[in-house]
Amino acid sequence: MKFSKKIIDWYSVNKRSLPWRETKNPYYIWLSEIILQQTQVKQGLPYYEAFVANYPTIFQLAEANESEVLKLWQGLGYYSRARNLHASAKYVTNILNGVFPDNYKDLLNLKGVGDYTASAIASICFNEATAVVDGNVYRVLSRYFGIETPINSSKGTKEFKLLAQELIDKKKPAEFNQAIMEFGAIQCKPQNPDCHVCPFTKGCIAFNKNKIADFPVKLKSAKAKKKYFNFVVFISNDNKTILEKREGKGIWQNLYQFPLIETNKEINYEAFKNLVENHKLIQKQPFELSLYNEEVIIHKLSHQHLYTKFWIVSLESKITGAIPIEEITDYAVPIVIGNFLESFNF
DNA sequence: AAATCGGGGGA
DNA sequence: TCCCCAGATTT
Repeated sequence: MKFSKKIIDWYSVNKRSLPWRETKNPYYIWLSEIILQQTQVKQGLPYYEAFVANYPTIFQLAEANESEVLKLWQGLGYYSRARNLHASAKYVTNILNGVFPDNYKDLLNLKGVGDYTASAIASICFNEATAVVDGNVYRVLSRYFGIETPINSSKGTKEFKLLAQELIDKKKPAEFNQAIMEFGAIQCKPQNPDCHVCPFTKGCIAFNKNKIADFPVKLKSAKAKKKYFNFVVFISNDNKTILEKREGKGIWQNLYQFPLIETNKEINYEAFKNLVENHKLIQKQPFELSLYNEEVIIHKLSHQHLYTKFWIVSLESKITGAIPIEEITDYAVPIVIGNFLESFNF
């Protein structure tokens, strides 16, 4: 039996029931695909429900403010996805007159839509036979065909896309693409795949060489760098605080944070007190300094480990430009700050 | 080609 | 600890 038929048969029996499988509306499929980039279904599901509820159509998403979209995205990470989602909604609404792109090539013009997402939308919504290659597909194909080319090399990218494109059922591209991803997600898993009930073991090179755990091959990535973040939580005598918008390049772009003082190593109470005395919002007026977390919080991102301290600075005066404490929850903040807000008693 | 961009969860 | 997740974009 052909690979494509076998995987589609498996899918018809084993597929999970998921909300985005009940529609072919390109807006909903696009939304789900962006949310699910580098994100497990379990983590992305509540966000999908929230976005559909808040923005039932792409026009409503286009009319929203970016700050509102980021607030809804808060906690999901990779925030450029949210910014690009919003920008593309405006693009489709205002430039394309509300007509969603209906083919692979045009879909690539949407910000945040690359080869994978364009292939997914084109196949699922418009029956275009273009193969998806996500983390699941890399794993399934590398194991079954015993391919040792690193999946995160440019050679690997081309090789796996070409192979997937040869395998795809050109009459059922939507089913094939979703089938191979679902198979990778719930059966041909990274750890402890369910080979004992797998219909592909007879032809699976990795299985027959007893080398399942050796696939896929991947180049090592650089180790995370350590950074030392000191958030300054001002509290004025009228119960207000300072939040700043993160501008520029790095992480958490356009999200809000307490004023940040980054140091090149962990800093103790006395040293930080000297530092903060010169802060523009202090100006030598009396203040009380306390450290919220005696144990440094290590917030781990893919490429950075943030050694984080929250310093509470209480003032006996008002602060210009400050916001009332109770309004903080209106702002999109990184989850490390969101966690602080939930546990700190202002 | 390599680095960057989050956060959660599993072993 | 390290690795992975319905990847895309920038450097």
